Amino acid sequence: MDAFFASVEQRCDPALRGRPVAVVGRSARTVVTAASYEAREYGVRTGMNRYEAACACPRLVFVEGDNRKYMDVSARIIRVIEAFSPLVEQYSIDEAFADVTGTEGLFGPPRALAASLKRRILEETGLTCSVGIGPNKLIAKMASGMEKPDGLVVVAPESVAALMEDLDVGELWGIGAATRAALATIGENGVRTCGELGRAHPEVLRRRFGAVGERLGRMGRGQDAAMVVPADEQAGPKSVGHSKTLARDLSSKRAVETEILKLSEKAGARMRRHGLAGRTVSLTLRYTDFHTFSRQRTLPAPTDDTREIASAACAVLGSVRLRSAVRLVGVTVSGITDHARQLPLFEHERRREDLLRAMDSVNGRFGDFTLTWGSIARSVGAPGVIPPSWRRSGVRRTRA
DNA sequence: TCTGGGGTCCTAGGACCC
DNA sequence: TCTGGGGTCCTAGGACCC
Repeated sequence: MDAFFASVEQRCDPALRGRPVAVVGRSARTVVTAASYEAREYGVRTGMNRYEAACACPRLVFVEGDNRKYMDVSARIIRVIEAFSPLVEQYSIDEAFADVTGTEGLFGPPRALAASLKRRILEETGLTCSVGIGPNKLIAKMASGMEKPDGLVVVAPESVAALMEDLDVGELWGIGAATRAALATIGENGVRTCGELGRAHPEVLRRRFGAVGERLGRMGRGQDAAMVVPADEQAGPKSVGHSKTLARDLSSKRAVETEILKLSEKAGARMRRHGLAGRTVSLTLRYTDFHTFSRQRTLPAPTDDTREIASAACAVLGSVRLRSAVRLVGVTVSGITDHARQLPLFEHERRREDLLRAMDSVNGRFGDFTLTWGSIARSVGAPGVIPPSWRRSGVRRTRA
């Protein structure tokens, strides 16, 4: 989609159309999560803080984002795409891949299919999107970005080589600033274009970049063997976590512990809702100077219990000497296992599960933190999450 | 009135085991 | 009389994506 959150807001509120709009979060320390094309003309970009964005564009209109709204629109768009192919992989809240191999009899050649798809999405949502068509996901993804907004680019297999030849390696999906800089130091002149990358010696790339290096050369040649994997064939999540940049930095461990309990409850509740449990609890801290680090602890058995998660994270906190005030706290549970959790054996375990179930049920009906732990009751505030909730069920399903 | 929040995959070193 | 070789699990950190 084009400037997705901002476009949704402009669609909902005609007064915003034609004006520079930045979608932001609720807290004071928020950043721009989407900028309308009018705002981009002034240099407003995703990731800027409010102050930077306002400096770039004094007339900028800030709109508080509404994740639920974006997820609803996203789900409607995916349903439209699924009418064109059974093989649709939602990649993010506003992107999807569709394998349209063999649909020509129904929808005509790819360009015609893409035109129909764009029209249907516009009818359904009032929003424009940009479609890229290529022989694989890598090329299709790049093609989709070449004519934004409202683009439609078809890259035929025979034109891939010419397209890649002078393209900056940084344009490739999967090559970021670090890899781009490292590539520039290879050989005498450095590797800067996809053409050069495609001709680089595979062994040099492998030695320098390891597993990634084994794919780099093929990426430079525009080759990609990845399949389009629909949601019902995808593996379940490997970690579930929450983090929070605090309204103001905290210096005391007691105050950080309160945040840990809140984050643990959010992570635990989400895991319980989806029948997940994990063994490794990690605590992430970010200091005032932005130095960020994490420490983790692996438990004997998987858990989805708020208190077990929180006590593990607090134990980790206990082993850290705080070097300065803390601006961000994060709690993540990983090591998530597929098999169902062991049934409670003892009476106290049953009672604990009953309690959590009752709390989840109340909170599911009346909102997060309606019923919660006394130690965090006075300091709630729990906006909904985006990823991976754009997966319609909140997590990916596995085919049984 | 300085810089969000959700993830994935990979690496390297150490502990531990046979 | 000083150092093999296979493996797994755990931890911390980095790169990358939207």
